[in-house]
Amino acid sequence: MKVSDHAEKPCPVAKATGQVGDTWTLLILRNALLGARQFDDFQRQLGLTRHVLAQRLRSLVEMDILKRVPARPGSTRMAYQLTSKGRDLQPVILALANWSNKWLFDDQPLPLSYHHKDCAQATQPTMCCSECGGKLHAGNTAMTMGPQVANIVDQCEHPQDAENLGYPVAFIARAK
Amino acid sequence: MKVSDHAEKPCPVAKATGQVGDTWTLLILRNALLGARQFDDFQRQLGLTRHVLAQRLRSLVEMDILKRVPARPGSTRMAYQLTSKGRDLQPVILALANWSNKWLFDDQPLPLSYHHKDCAQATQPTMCCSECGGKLHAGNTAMTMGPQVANIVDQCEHPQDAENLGYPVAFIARAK
DNA sequence: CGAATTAAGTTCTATTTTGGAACTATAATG
DNA sequence: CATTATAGTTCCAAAATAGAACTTAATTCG
Repeated sequence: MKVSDHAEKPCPVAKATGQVGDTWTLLILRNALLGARQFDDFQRQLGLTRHVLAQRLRSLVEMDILKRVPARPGSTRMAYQLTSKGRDLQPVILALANWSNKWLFDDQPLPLSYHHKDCAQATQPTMCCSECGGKLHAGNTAMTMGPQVANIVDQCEHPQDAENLGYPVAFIARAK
Repeated sequence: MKVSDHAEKPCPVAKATGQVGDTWTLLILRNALLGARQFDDFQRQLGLTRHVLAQRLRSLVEMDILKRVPARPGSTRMAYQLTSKGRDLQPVILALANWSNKWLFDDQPLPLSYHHKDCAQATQPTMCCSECGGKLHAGNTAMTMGPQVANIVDQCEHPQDAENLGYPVAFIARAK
């Protein structure tokens, strides 16, 4: 099975990795969030081959994560602009950066960190519950399966048959 | 330049993508977070080739994201267990899933969603400031560069020379 | 106990994807 | 008007992935 086949599975993570889950794409998005706009900006900064860059930008535009617009009004030179959908990926980059700062630098000083403009402090981005505001972590957050996934699971004689969903279902509860 | 060269750049995102930023790795971690433990579990669920799986698991163990332990006490059959460093990647998966649920399913019912055990409600994981608790988004969150990156930037005659950092520095402020 | 099955990889080849470099065509600049 | 910038495309060699078969040892089950 190809990794791209997972984009068709009934799982938000699989679908998301199908769109943005490769390394170049994440780095392209990082640079877009930091202000990169034109083809050659991305190319010089990332040093990836123009061929692969063109391919990635094309698919990001197709997925409506970037928009291809004139670099300046009336020009035919192009710029790539994040859409709302694209800007909404910032938390993914934030989560990666935060994990990295916590675990990958040992005692070294951090090259980059985050700053919250509203409170003017250095911040460590933390996942919180939209409903109660409490902190989320692996211990207090569970996935729940919707009705159609529950149906698929119910129709399997052997629990293993449900594995063509791509993920283990044994510990996933049903949403009410 | 190879994508793996970015892991050496002074950027947390680049370093993180070097460790976990490819699609199979993210899917492996998703399944580990959902309870997958043994080699053949991952292989059957994900359908990736055993060769690639072995390679990815090996490097996840090397990076101390997974730990290779006996599947049951005294056995030589192996299981892969998330370490604290590994469990701490849950927010990354959470962020991807949340973005996906918001943008990739249009009006379709969601196959999987998140539930916060502490408040017993369906939740949309949201990035918040560790200091003031306010919501973080692309508009109110900035990266700041530490002293060593600032030095590199200062020593460049032309702003473009700083681009071998891998990312654009024009809009990044200095940390105080 | 012994045969069949499970588990955790490794090895092989064909196909696909990258990386590196050069090339093209048009647009902007001095 | 000549030079340089921009946004790609094209070509080839090198690397990674997909698919299948193979190995070796450990469990399970009759």
